[in-house]
Amino acid sequence: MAAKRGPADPGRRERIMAATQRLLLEEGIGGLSHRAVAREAGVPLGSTTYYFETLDDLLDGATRRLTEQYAHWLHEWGAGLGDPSPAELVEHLADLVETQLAGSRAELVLSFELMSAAMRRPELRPAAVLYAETEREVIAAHTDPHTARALVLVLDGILLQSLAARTPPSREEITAPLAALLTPEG
Amino acid sequence: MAAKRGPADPGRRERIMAATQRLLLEEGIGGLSHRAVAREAGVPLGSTTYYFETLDDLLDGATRRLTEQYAHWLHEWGAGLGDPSPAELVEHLADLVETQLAGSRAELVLSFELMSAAMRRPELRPAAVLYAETEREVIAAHTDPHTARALVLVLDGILLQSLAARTPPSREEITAPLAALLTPEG
DNA sequence: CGAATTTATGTACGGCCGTACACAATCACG
DNA sequence: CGTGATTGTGTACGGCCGTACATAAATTCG
Repeated sequence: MAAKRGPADPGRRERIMAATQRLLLEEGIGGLSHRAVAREAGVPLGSTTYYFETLDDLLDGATRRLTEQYAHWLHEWGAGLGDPSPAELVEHLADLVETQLAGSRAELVLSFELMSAAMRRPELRPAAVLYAETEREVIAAHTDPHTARALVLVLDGILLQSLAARTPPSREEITAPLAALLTPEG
Repeated sequence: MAAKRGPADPGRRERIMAATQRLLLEEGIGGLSHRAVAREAGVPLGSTTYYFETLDDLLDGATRRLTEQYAHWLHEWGAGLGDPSPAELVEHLADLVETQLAGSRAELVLSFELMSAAMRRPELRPAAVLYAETEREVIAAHTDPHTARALVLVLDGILLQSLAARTPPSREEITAPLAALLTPEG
């Protein structure tokens, strides 16, 4: 029963998954289709339905991988932070925002797309919630839990509005609300 | 086959618009189609394309109306607030969050859907940005501009995460980050 | 009353979609 | 080699889509 038979092309499945992630980042959830994935992966249409029976399997798998990759990246970012003062943490967080807005725009857009999609599709919730959860963990390593939660809310708000806006925020528009939480006296 | 006809049916256009708004709230942007609108409005398919040449016209019109309605409602909410102390403002804002989460869930979900859609479709930006803009104006009437901006970011973050989460936030989860900005000493 | 014009609609075209499924290719094993 | 079992694919079905457009009804005007 469990005997292994037939030709194994383990790279195939992986290539399809990777193509799905690429497609999601480029076109968003709405751009996902068996046909588009097959085109992007360079495999026949039948392959995508063979390895991933339904389109949701494809979406779930790709979003889980993408969010886990992001979580890993963010943890590493937090680990390289040392032991900053509140004022320094403000600057580090502002750097983070600017870095992401400049270099990870597609990932950010997808994360918010995922959040709003999760509001109508409960099966996407776990992946959507993982973003904020990870941010909270990483920041909580450098401040108290309450402040960490508030900081995450502010960060999400900044990113959300910056992505929807026509122009990127100034440095001061980023640091001011963060400083209001971390260095309220000055 | 058709019954009554005539150029004078001024309600027609309006009924289509209203049906579009209803459909958007119920099904989201992805659920919008000429056919679905026609069904919802009880008009023939040809009518929707006659009054609104393209689907985007329909979407733009409906989102503009919905956001303006929300802006109006929020201004009225702000006007009925009196002159609260910071501690009272925290409670009022928490009430606002709870009210919206309980009674305007569809509107909120759509607003975030609109934000994330605007990240890929610039023509939706004006409507998307109006939400935060209005919140800022209304709150700025009761505190300084910097704090108002930070409060809006926190509010958006709270709503975003609450809608994506499985369970609604506790009162304390709402008030704590607001109080961190408004009453940092206590 | 006709004729021109405006208003409204039914239908059809071409396209993309998810997915089922008959069928081909490949391999394990006797 | 043969013979299943397993893996992989091309194709086709039914459905929903946006939108163009011929045509019908109502109104307007000479």
